[in-house]
Amino acid sequence: MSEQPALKPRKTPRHARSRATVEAILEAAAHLLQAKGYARLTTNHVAEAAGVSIGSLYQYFPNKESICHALAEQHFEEFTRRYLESLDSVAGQPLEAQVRALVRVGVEIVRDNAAFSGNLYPELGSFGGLDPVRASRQKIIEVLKGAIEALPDSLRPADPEITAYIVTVSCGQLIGEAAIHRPAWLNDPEFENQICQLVLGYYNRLGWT
Amino acid sequence: MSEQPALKPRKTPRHARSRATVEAILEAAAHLLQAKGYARLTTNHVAEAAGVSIGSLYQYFPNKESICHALAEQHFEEFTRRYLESLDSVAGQPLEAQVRALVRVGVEIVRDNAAFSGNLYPELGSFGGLDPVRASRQKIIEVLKGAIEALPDSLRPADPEITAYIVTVSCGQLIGEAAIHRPAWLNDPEFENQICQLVLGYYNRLGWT
Amino acid sequence: MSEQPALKPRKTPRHARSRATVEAILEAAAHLLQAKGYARLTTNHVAEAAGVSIGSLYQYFPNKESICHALAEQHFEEFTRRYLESLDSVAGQPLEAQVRALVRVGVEIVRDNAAFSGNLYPELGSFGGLDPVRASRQKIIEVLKGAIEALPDSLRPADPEITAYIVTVSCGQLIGEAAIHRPAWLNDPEFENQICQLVLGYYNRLGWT
Amino acid sequence: MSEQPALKPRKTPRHARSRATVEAILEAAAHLLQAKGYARLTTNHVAEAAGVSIGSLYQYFPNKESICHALAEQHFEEFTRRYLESLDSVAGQPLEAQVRALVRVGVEIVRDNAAFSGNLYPELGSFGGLDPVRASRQKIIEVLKGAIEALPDSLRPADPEITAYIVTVSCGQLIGEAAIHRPAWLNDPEFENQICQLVLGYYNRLGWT
DNA sequence: GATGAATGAGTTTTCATTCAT
DNA sequence: TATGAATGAAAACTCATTCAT
Repeated sequence: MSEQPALKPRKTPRHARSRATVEAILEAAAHLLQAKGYARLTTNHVAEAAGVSIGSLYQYFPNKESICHALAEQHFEEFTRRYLESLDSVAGQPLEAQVRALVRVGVEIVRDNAAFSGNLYPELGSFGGLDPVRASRQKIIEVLKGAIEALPDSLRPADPEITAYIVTVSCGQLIGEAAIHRPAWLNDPEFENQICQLVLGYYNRLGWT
Repeated sequence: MSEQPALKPRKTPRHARSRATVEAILEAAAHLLQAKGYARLTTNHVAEAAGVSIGSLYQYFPNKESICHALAEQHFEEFTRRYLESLDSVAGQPLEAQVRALVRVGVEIVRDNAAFSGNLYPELGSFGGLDPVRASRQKIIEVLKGAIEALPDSLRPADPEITAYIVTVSCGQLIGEAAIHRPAWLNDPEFENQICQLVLGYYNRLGWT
Repeated sequence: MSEQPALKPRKTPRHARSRATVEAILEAAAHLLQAKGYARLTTNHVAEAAGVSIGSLYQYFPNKESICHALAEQHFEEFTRRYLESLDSVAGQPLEAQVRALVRVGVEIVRDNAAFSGNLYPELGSFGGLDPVRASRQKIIEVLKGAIEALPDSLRPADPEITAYIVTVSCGQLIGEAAIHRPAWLNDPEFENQICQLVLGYYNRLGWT
Repeated sequence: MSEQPALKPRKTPRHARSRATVEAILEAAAHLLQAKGYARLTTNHVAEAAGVSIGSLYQYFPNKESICHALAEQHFEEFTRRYLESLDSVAGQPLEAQVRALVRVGVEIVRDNAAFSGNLYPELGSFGGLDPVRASRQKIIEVLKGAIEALPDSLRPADPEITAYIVTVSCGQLIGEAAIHRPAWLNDPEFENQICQLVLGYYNRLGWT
């Protein structure tokens, strides 16, 4: 019905010089996206802020949307990577310690990218930036689901995917939405604690201890 | 930063014909917003799809944003009204019954507005439309917070607002995101049940029974 | 393989005012096309020369090509109309008189549109303007073919379409190409006469007198 | 009107490798010219399709026009050479045999270059490419004109150039246009025959036998 | 109230061409 | 000689909004 504009980058830079160009474009775009929002963002602004000619920008990105999409992808890939690493590193610890560690990591990642998260998250819908969010969540859900499926029968819930989804989405959104509407809470231990209570209470109901 | 564009409709239609015009515009806008997203939505398209001249559209709405704002407001007022009514109606019932009833209502509301919720929700961020979303959640949070603050000292959590936020946001998002990415789950009793488990587990940790 | 840009006008003007706008655009385009050629023609120039805003231009034409296409269509429709009328009006006259009259009409039409023909014909290939040329020739070929098919067996050539094509294309091109490369010949009776000789000689070979 | 862009190739390639590069560029250009037309042809596309860097392309051609010009020149030089050779070789034969032989050669040349002739020909007008076309026709016209002028008074027509033009242009166009719009006719002996009839009829009117 | 033609500032986008490596 | 990154002037094109009818 409505033709989708391309989201993929046009060509992959080979030389170091061009990689720097792409980097500069993405950084400038991130900055401007926070400052003005997607609607007021223009490719000319981005190019200028990146210290790059408009032509160079269009060598690598077919349009405005694709720049922002690449930005979101970059951000959420980083997010996913850090989160999955943490998941790995807490293996073997007592359940409550695991939960507390992982909630902390989630808060930290968002806090580390506060500028990005706080101002960009509400813009994600405008440029297909939700795909990367979904991809990120999906990866985490898959890993959790795998872990849940490996549990002994007596501890395995009826539908492991639902359980993985519930934990991932609720924690993710509680933190993400706080970044937007309650940024102070990201530094409030009680906020972090209550998220842990939510997860731990759920685990209790599943018989996990 | 720059002057705020008007968000309020220009005039409230009195005659039936006018109300029909406004209705047609809002419906067309909802449809196009789902199909193309806010950025690709144009007032000319909306007018055409509504079978109304562009001039008439501007009789009732001062700008593009206000149309979408009205749309979001309409939707979330309905949503909030239904939810708060349900909150009222379950008062006095046992805790688990309350939780199950309210989760069910949440799922039903979203299911009833599947088209809107599923595709429109992610677009809301693009035009300050989050105000109505936030307003809706905020109202519910306030009511819950009030109820929590009325509890006896022994049952009152450290920060009633955090608790209210946690319950509202996690349930809201679990259902809202399912509407987009797992629509089938909206009819799966196990999905509903697991959300209840999440909330009930949390309440248990707070010492509520 | 390569997406064809739209050639059709966007919307048909309803009011007199807009019909005048479209007319002005076409006139300005014709003028500029002669003066600068298709490659150097820009929509902004056309709009300016037409005394119309660029936005108005894009209300009626989706792109540069479609303007020129409309122009060619207009021109060749006029051409075809005049030619077919003449074909009608010579019916019943002796063969040689018919040939002489029709060649004269062909020369006259081109001469009347000398500015257009001389400068525009070479540009026709650039913007799909050949479609109208072909459509025009095809219509004339069809009419001639019909007349030939109505002849008694003894006079009917093996393939009426080939015969119609040969007469139409050779005369059309002799005149059209002269307009470009030998404009003086359009006023030289001997040129006209030799074209008649070509046709009459051909008719003789077919046994027509 | 404005400064003429250079049309001559920058340097004549000496080494085999260079010649291969030039060849690849011309082939790619021919292909793209057919597929997209002159207006949509870009030097970057040509270079890419030729498997050559854009820098290399500009080593051999000063601009876009020169590529197409070289292309047209190449084609029409070959065309003219073959045709003039044939003209030579039929000298002394009876008139009808000459005509039949020459028409056949014309059809064969076009058929051998069907891809080029059929799709490229109409594009030639766009970039001054008509110069080579015209040059080719002009050369043939000159040769014919010379032969006609050598005729005894009684057989010499009023204006030898008109006669040469009439024969050359009509035959050329009948075959060229068939290549585009009626390709099947290029293999139809009746089509060839009718062209011969046209020419022979004309010759008859001139008193040639 | 309704209409739809007109506007034009502002954006997006292209592509021939250069030039450092 | 070859490469391909970079350039930026110059187009193309959009769309919210106004206003005469």
